[in-house]
Amino acid sequence: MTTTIKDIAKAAGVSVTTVSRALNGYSDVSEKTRKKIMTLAKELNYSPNTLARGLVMNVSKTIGLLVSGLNRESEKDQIIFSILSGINSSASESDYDLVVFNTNSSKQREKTYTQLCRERRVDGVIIQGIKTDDPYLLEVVESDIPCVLIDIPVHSDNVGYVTTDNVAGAKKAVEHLIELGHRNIAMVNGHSKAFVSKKRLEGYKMALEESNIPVNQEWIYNGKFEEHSASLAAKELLTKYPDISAIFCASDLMALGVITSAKELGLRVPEDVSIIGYDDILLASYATPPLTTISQNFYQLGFQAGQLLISMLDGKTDPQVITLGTKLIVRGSTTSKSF
Amino acid sequence: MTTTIKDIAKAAGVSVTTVSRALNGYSDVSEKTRKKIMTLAKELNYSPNTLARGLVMNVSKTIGLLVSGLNRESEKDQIIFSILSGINSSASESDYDLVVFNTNSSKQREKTYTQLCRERRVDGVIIQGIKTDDPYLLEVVESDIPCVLIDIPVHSDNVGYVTTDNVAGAKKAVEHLIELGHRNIAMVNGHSKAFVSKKRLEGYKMALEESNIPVNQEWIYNGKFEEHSASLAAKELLTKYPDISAIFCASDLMALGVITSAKELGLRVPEDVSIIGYDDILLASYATPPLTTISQNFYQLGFQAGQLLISMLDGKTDPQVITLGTKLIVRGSTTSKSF
DNA sequence: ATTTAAATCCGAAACGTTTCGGATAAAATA
DNA sequence: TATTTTATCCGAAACGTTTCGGATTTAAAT
Repeated sequence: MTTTIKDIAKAAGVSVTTVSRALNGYSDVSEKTRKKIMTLAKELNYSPNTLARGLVMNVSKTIGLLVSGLNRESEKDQIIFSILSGINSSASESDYDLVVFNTNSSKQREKTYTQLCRERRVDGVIIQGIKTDDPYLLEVVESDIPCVLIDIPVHSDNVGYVTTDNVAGAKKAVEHLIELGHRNIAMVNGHSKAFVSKKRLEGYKMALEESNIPVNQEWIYNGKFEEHSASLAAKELLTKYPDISAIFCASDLMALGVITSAKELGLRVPEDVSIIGYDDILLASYATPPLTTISQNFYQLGFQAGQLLISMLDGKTDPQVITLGTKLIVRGSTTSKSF
Repeated sequence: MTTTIKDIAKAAGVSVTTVSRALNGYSDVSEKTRKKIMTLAKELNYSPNTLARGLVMNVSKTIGLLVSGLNRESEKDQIIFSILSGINSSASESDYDLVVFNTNSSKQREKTYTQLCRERRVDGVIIQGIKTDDPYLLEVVESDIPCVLIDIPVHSDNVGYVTTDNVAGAKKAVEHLIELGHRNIAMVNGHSKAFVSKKRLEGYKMALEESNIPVNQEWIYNGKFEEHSASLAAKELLTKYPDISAIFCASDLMALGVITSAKELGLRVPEDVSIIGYDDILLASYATPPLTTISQNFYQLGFQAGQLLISMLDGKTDPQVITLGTKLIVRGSTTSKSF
C-alpha cells in the first residue's frame, strides 16, 4: 500500500490540513509538529500523488513535447536528439517533467492538438518539426495553452518561438561561395512547407542579388531534406547545367547526397564543384571531403526553448522570440573556382 | 473554460454517471442518449481529464523513462536516440504516453526510484544506462512497479529485461581477429560497473581460450566508453606492448579514439594494427578506415523493451528476458596479420 | 483582569472522474 | 392481473490533494 497524506495525519494525530501545510512549508504549523510530520513522512516512505495535486491545483508540472522525427528515419542527423537534450537540460533545472506525445501513429492523429494537451493537463508545450500546413499549427495559436515553437515564426499572447537566423545563415553560406569566385551557384532546398526553407531561400537570393548575380529559378531544386532526394536533384542539376560550379544545400544530409551524386558523375569535390551544407551535423566532419557548412547549435535551440517556456509558465516573462546565431565552418568541400 | 463531464451532463439533462458510462461504451445507456451525449461532447470540445481518471482508476497510461545519457555528451553515438525511437514506436501502437524523468540533476537525485515513479503514478518504467552500483537498481527489484531493464540482467516477479548476447558478440569479434591470423589481441573495455563490459570481457576471454591463446591481463584496459579515455589507453597499450597486432574495443566510440592514437603513433590501420569496435554506430561506416564492428539493433532493443513492458502492464505476459542477436560487420579497420 | 494579537490547528469543500448498489419504468412472463 | 425480467438511469462515495474560513489556545498589550 502506498501511504497517503491521511496515513501520516493519523499517525501524527493531526489533520490532513496540517500535514499538507507542514509538507509544503507553510508558516502556521509549529516547529514541533512539522518535525514529527517530516520524520513520519520519511519513515512511511511517503510520496505525494501528483495526479491528485494536479487535479486540485490545476497544474501538472509537466511539459508536453510534440516532436516529429523521433523515429528511425532521423537517426542520421542527431538534430532531434540534440534538441531533446537541450530541452531536457532546461527541464531538469526546474522541476518539470517531460511527456512526449504520441503523434506519429495515424490513430492518435484523430485527437486535436488541444485535446492532446488538455487530456494530460500539460502546463505548456514545445513543438518542433511541424509543417506550415499542419492543422495543429492553427490550433496552437487559437488555444490558450502556453507554447514555444522551434523554428516556426508564430508569436502571440501565449506562444513564442526560438529559431536561428536562417536568412543570415544562408546568406553567409552563399557569400562564402561568392568570395571563392563562384557565380554559378545552385541551391538544393528542403521543401516548400518548411519555414526554414523559405528563409534560407531568401538568404540565398539576397546574397546573389547583393553581388549582382542574377537568380536563376531553374537552379533551385527541392530535396525534401532527404539524402536520396537531394542526390537525385543534384544529378539532374549537374547534368542539365554543367556551368554550375557550386551548390548550396539547405541541410548537411542533403549535401551528403549531393556529394555522392557529384562523385558518381565523375566530378571532383571541391575542385570541380564546391558544395556547402547547413546544420553542421556530426557526420559533416567525417564525410569525404569534410563538409563546409553553416553550424547551428541545436542543443542550445532546445535549451532556450525550454527556458523560455518555463519562464512563461512561472509567469516571469511573456512569450518572446529568441533568435540564435549561426557560424560558417569551412572544411574541405568548398574551394575557389578554377578557371 | 474547459468543459467537464458535468457540463455535458447538464446540457444533456442526464447524470454524470450516465455521461461517463456513455462515453466509455457501457451497455446500460440507450442509443438515443448516447448519441446525444456523443455529439454534445464533440460540440463542447470535451476532453477527459486524465489526472482525475488516473486518480480514481489508479492507472495513468504512462510509461516512465529513466534514461541516462539524454545529454550533450552522447550526441556522438546515436544509441540513446535509437533506443528512444524504438520505445516511442511501441508506445504509440498502444495508447501509452512517455514521461522522461529528470535524473541527471543532482537535486532530483535525492528522490528515490520509488518516489520518482509513484509521484507521477507511472504504470511502469523502462530503465537504461544505470550502473551496477547504482542504488536505484536495488530499489527496482524491491519495489513492485513493473519494470523493464535494458542491458541489465535482473529478473523477478515484476521486472524483465531485454539485451543482446554480449558474450557471443564479443566472441564473434575476437574470433574474426583470430581468423585473420592475429594472436596478440588486446582489449579496450568500458568500465567495471557496466554489465555489458563484463559480458564482453567474458566473450573476449572465451574466444582466446578456445583457440588456446593465453589471456594477458596487462593487455586489458578500461576506456570508460569514452573516445578520449580509450585513446589514452591505446597509446599506452601500443607503446608498452609493440607486439599487439589487434585491438578489440567494447564500443565504436572507443574504437575511433583507438584509431586516432594508432595513427598518431605512426601505425597504419589496419596494416600495422587491426581494430574492431562494437555497436555499429553511424560514424563507424564514415570513419577512415571504416570500422569493422559488431552491430546491434538499438531501435529494436527499445522497441522490444516497450512491447514487453506494455504486455506486462496489460497482464498479457509475465516479465521475460529477451535476448537479441548481433552481427559482424566487416569493413576496413581489420585485415589479416602481416608477417 | 480584560482585551487584542499571534500562533497553531482543523472541518469541509473542491478538483473531475469512475463505480457500486440501487431505483424507476417498461416489457415480458406467469 | 400479478410477478418477474430487462432496459435505462441516477445518487453518493471514493481517489489524494489543497485551501478557505474559522476555531482554539497562548502570549502580549492595555
